[in-house]
Amino acid sequence: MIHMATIYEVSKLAGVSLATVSRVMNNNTPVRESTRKKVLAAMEQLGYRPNSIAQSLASNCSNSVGILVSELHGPFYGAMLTGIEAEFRAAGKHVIIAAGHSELATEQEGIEFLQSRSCDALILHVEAVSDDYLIKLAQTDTPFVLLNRQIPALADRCISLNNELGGYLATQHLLAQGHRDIAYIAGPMWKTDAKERYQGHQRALADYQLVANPALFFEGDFRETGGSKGLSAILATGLPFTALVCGNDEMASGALTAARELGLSVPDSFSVVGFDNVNFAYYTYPKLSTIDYPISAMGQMAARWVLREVYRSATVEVQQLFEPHFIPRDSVKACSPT
Amino acid sequence: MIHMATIYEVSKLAGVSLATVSRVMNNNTPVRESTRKKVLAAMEQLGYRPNSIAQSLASNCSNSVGILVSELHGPFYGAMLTGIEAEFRAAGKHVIIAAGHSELATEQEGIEFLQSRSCDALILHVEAVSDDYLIKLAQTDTPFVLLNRQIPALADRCISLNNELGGYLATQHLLAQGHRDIAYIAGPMWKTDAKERYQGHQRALADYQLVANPALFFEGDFRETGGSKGLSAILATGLPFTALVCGNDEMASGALTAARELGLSVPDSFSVVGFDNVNFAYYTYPKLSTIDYPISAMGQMAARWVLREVYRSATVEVQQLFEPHFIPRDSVKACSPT
DNA sequence: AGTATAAATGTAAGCGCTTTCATTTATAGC
DNA sequence: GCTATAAATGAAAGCGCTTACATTTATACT
Repeated sequence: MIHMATIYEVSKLAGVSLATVSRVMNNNTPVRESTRKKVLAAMEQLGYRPNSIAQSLASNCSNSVGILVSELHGPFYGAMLTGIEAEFRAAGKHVIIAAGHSELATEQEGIEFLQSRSCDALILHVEAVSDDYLIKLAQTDTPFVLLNRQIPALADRCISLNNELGGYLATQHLLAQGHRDIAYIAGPMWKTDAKERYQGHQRALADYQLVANPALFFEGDFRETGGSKGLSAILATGLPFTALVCGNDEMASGALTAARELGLSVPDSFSVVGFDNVNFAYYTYPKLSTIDYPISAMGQMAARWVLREVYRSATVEVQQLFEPHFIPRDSVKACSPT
Repeated sequence: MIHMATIYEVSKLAGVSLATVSRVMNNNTPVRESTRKKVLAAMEQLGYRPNSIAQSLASNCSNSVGILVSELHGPFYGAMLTGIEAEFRAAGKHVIIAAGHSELATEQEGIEFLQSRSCDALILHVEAVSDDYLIKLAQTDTPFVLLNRQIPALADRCISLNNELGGYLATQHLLAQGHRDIAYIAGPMWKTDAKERYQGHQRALADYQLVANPALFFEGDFRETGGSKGLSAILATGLPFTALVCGNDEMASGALTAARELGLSVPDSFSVVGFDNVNFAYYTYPKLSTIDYPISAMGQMAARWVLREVYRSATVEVQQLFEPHFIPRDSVKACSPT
């Protein structure tokens, strides 16, 4: 065990008080230049490294932020963590992670676990805990910001995607390519995401004086099986359609596989658009046209919220609603409007 | 700011000393049952939550572990983090993350950043820093374990995959399916991974008294482009082959795309095997047969190493070399040996 | 009851740093 | 040179907890 120099040793070597060493280190009070140089030289000679735990205790600021996400794997969460970590790293704050697995008990426990570390703030991507729980949490002494969760009572601390616009863009692209009979496989309609994406789909149709045909609608589960079942159900109606919008990429992938198994060729038989631009969307055959979701930027913005609200360091405006954009790939082909 | 009760307030309410409250809290010294009950009741009444920063300073143990990975996104790192976080969460240790981006300066800075947090240990997945740097780091007071890095001088703290066996399994599967002319697209041969995987390939061939044909070998870059260029180069030789092994899934994906663009059908024209089982491998067309890499279990094992070596808490044997296994999907088809 | 020993508890110092208030030093103006 | 003021620095207390050693209490044995 190599001995770590303390602030006391630096002060003795530099011939100044502890307080002056602290002032030099934190650069928060004027120090005469000649004194500063003596202190810095002593620090360098001793290889001094401040004990951040002692700093945290004395200053009542841990310089760390807890992040609770549903999972640590998957393109969504990877991008989120990347955005968050990079922003905090640049600001010298440490990021502590925990996974909530979208389970009520695990999420709550995870929040408490992070609180127990005296994190200065939390960034939460949680699904299972109730709005009430979060409203109560907002009354405790732990500041937090929510990612991809909308709670009106906590509006100033919610950062999310404009799902309605994403649904609109997905369908609008098909309409602009001449498609008029557009089938839709939705996520679970109790989920706000799924509902808003479908609303955007409806709005795009309305722009063309069209109405969604309920027979060309299937409520899926946001999983691959929802996509394959949805496509089978829609095909079973015997109704014509030239394009399919899926509420997320995983269901789109399921639909692609099902189509292939039924001897249907995408986009020749019908075009497909997904949502999320998860990384596998690029590897499907055909490569999937989809809606991109700037999750890394959203994570970054959550970090900025914390830097602004808790650390008072950011001066930049925090954007709370993010806009998706359309990623054209190979799964859409134009057709003549009927 | 809601007032947090301190250990002093608990001791007063319970009518015992600070030390006794600490003993009850840490359960590390016998305390009479009646005293314990008084203390626990006082804690509950006051909603007492220990200040972990103060605990860390007083005990010289931060109960946190730093993780430096190359990236925070991607299936590889997501699985690793998941394995690590779950193990530490169960043990009550906090996980602090940082990304090194495989850049020398960023990796070193990341290590120092984590050290500056007084982490009790580090788990490092680093590529750019030299063996010498890590050997010197091992002489400092920060214990660390390496994931997917082999340094003989630090053998007891390296956890990695048996790449040679993975390469063997990939090729052995094809040989067992009757393939004899097997092309190989390798990763960069200065990388240990790439070299060992190719060695496994050679060993599998040797089992069948075969020798790898250098004309059916291409050194790629572990990226998609390496796969497509590799296939083109191999096809350009005009030599017959019935199967292709790629050193990783991304190159395999590139080869699949290139084959399709050349009007070649996999596995009808030739079979393909990848390596890594990244999540997109399931979404290619055809679904890719590949070598699975138990990265989550490896992360978990790294965590166990830390728990055993630093916290003295794990009694389980730590496994350092992990074995891959073969994942059969749709990209391989049997053929008659020539 | 007395003695020896074990168990339980208390006292005090300290972990390494921050920050408030007191003191000293430097500077400007007359 | 003297005075007033600003700048710089030091002394001391404290952040909330741990733990070693001292002291007290309880238990077992005679």
